[in-house]
Amino acid sequence: MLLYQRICNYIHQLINDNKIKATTKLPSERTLQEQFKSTRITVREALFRLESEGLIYSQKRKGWFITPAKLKLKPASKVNFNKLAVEQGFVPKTRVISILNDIDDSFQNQEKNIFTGESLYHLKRVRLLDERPVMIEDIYCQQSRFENLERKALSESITHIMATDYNVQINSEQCVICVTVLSNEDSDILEKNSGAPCLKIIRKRFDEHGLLVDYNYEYWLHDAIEMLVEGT
Amino acid sequence: MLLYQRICNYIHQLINDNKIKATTKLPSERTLQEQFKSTRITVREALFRLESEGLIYSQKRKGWFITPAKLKLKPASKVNFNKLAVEQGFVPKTRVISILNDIDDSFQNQEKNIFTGESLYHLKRVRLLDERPVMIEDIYCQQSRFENLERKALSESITHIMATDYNVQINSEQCVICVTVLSNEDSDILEKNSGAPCLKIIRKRFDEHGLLVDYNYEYWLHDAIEMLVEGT
DNA sequence: CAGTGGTCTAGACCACGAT
DNA sequence: TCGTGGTCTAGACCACTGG
Repeated sequence: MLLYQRICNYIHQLINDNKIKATTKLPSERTLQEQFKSTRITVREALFRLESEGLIYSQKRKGWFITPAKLKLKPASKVNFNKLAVEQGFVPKTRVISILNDIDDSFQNQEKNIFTGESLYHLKRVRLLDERPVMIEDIYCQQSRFENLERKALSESITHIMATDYNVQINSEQCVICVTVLSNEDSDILEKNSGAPCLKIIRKRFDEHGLLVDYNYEYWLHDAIEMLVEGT
Repeated sequence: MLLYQRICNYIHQLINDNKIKATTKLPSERTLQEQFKSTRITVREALFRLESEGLIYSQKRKGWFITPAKLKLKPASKVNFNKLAVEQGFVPKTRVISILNDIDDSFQNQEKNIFTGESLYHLKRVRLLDERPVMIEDIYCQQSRFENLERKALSESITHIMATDYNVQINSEQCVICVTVLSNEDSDILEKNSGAPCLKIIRKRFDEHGLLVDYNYEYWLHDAIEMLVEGT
């Protein structure tokens, strides 16, 4: 059996035997290297595989930790992040990173003919579960429709703010979901290396007239989320 | 700028400038190493990041290739894989790997109280798009309900076989979707290294009486699929 | 059989985190 | 300040692919 596989198995064992609990730190890479009389390259090979598996995760320059349970999410339902998290036994938190007025370039390039030529709000937030940052959210909506949005309590539910302060109701939504990697900026916020894999959910939400209300990008750590979809 | 980032950018450029087309081979690792006066470790660091990004993919011991377009899939719709692929301009293919009668151990462990104690068919197939293997499918259904299933044309649509040969109609389904890695067996079939990341779709399908008809695991190469979900 | 990717060794320096 | 993870060098051997 390959050496990195033996290291993988060893850590699998540690977790199965409950010798290490969720979010606690693994032995350092150099400790493992010594333990297996190997090199850091090989140790890291094993760690990266376990990370892909979702068993452990790294935080930039802090170390490797055991992955906690995943949040179960129905991507096309209007369920509130906070409520969902609490229901599943997590302590959720939301932090506002920024709210900008100009149109993001990447946004313009990637999606044409959406709010074309209009001034937009761009709200960037980070979501945490039990103090672990797990998701970046970029929300784009029309400035003209949501005047003074920057003065609202933006760490609360945007859907709720839209309903109560602007009388705008979300009626339907479309999601596109794929696997990709975090941008440099977002990986910093999530305390990950750049290039960390993530699940990207692009979400368009519409009001009862079929008008586009907002346009969101969500970037989830791949090991923090599980999606449920029902169909007929 | 970091060296592996320069290598990433270089390959990004190659693809953007259309100097390399989808499914063609990249220069060998040693060629790139020489070109950037670096080492294979660093070159491979860059290649793995591009792979996570979905820009390139590797086939075991064959090399690195440019990733073609993704298949767009509505996970909870009953649309046939072949039809979907053709609609999107792919040439689809399905190969039967095996059909077994005993109950798979992993299946038993992972999912309790599904078809408990019953004899099952376990059909394993691989799906290809334009000759590239992109998905492994494990289908479990009751032997008693689908007698002599092994004699049918199993590279065709199972839904269709169930409807025409057994008068069983699929009425609804539930999916669970998460990111994980391929097993050793499956990664061989998909010509990937073990530990390759993938999108796993667990799919339960029910008939019009709400009875479970079959239970599927799909393992998609993460760069081969994009999912569309609509909700109200 | 030559060249490729997969695995592995034995080091090094740096930036950043924890203390 | 010390230890950590992030990046990088300069090699090696093996199994397998493709010609």
